[in-house]
Amino acid sequence: MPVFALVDCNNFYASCEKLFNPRLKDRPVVVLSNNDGCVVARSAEVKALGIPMGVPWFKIQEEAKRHGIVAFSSNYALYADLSNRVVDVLSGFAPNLEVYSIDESFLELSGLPLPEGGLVAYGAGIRQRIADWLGLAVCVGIAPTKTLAKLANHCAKKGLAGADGVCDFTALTRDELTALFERIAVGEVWGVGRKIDARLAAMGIRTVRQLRDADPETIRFRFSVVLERTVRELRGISCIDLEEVVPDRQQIMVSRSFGHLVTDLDELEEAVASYIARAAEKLRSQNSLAGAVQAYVRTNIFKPEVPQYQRGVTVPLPEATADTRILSGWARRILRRIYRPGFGYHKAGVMLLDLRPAGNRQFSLLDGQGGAGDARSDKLMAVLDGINQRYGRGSLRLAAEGVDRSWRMRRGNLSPGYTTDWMGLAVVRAG
DNA sequence: TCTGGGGTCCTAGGACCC
DNA sequence: TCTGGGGTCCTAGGACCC
Repeated sequence: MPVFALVDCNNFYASCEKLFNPRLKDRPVVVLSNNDGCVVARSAEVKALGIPMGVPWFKIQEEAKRHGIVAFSSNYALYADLSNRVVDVLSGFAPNLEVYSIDESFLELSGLPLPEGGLVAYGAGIRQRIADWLGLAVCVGIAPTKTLAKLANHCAKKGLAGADGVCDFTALTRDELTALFERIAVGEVWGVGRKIDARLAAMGIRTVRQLRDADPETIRFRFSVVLERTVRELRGISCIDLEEVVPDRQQIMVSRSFGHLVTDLDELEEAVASYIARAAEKLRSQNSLAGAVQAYVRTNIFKPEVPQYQRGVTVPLPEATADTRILSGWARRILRRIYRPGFGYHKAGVMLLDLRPAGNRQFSLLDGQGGAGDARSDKLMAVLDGINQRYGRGSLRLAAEGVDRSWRMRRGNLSPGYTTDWMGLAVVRAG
């Protein structure tokens, strides 16, 4: 029988911000989404105030002021770096590990030599080491399926089933599990979102226990094979394997809301050019080529009172490529086709589709020889990526991406790159 | 004034094939 | 009453996750 652990960092982004700023200890801290739009992470103090996840920041200004909430813009460089360190520590605990998201990893624990105290002690050891070495708090859920491990993690966080940061379902009897599942809302289950929650409620299924004991065939018929699999996983039958190798992306998207409304085609072109450059960089980092490009623009959908317009177009490319110059040309061509003057644009995006490994390049019947041209392009892109890796993203870019770039997103309170930038090192003053 | 940015998978339906 | 029987591929839309 497999044993999975799900290790999840508590209030991850907010914890990262507190880590290098001791003055923030015990203070309410939130981290905002791009453009300082919504609250995407809350410290324990903020959760205690009842401020919900995802609320637009501007809507809680007064409350924030009243409680002295400190808000940070998203500092992904910092969070990604700390996330890598967490994974480094975890890989010392289990050879088989899946990095599920920036703050969660699944570990396969079956067959490992366990300390006295068994799996719970093992989980406690993980918690202790991450606290000691990184200063971050994590919770650990342990169970025979990934869905149950997620649920056990929820219990660990809420202190259910007597858990203190670690919850091990394999140590509970069937009756104890049933009693526990009776107290947990079905919406907490991995794979049950808002819509399915509502439909389940209409069928009278409100608790985890009820979903576990529902008939899998009926669930498949009324919903899908996905939710049927969830039911089986809740019963302890492992249906979802550990995915240790990250599969190549099938599509790559880059989109941003603008710092202010954009009306000008020139400005939109700059934005689209810089998004496609970033997308192409991601494309090359997984060693793929794109066979199609999409670009889209839209006005502010939150303001129905202003004239609305949105449009996106996808074009298949004559020959798959990872060359920023070519992709940029197509994206801007699309943009010029879909652009309508007289609107205030709020957001634009690009997508690379029909991705394939760079190894099996298909040459165009008409002119592609796959010879000198492609080799020169590969070399040039390698130089571009090398320079940007060394000197920072965007150090070397196409002129089309613009210079002052006034459309860029707002990041009103960005913390330093404490671990990724020499100039961002934390300073300790004596006395 | 101010409302994120990525991804995946599944299903249904239509076009088309023999 | 009966109206062939398989398939594939593509797209759009909807659900989910963090």
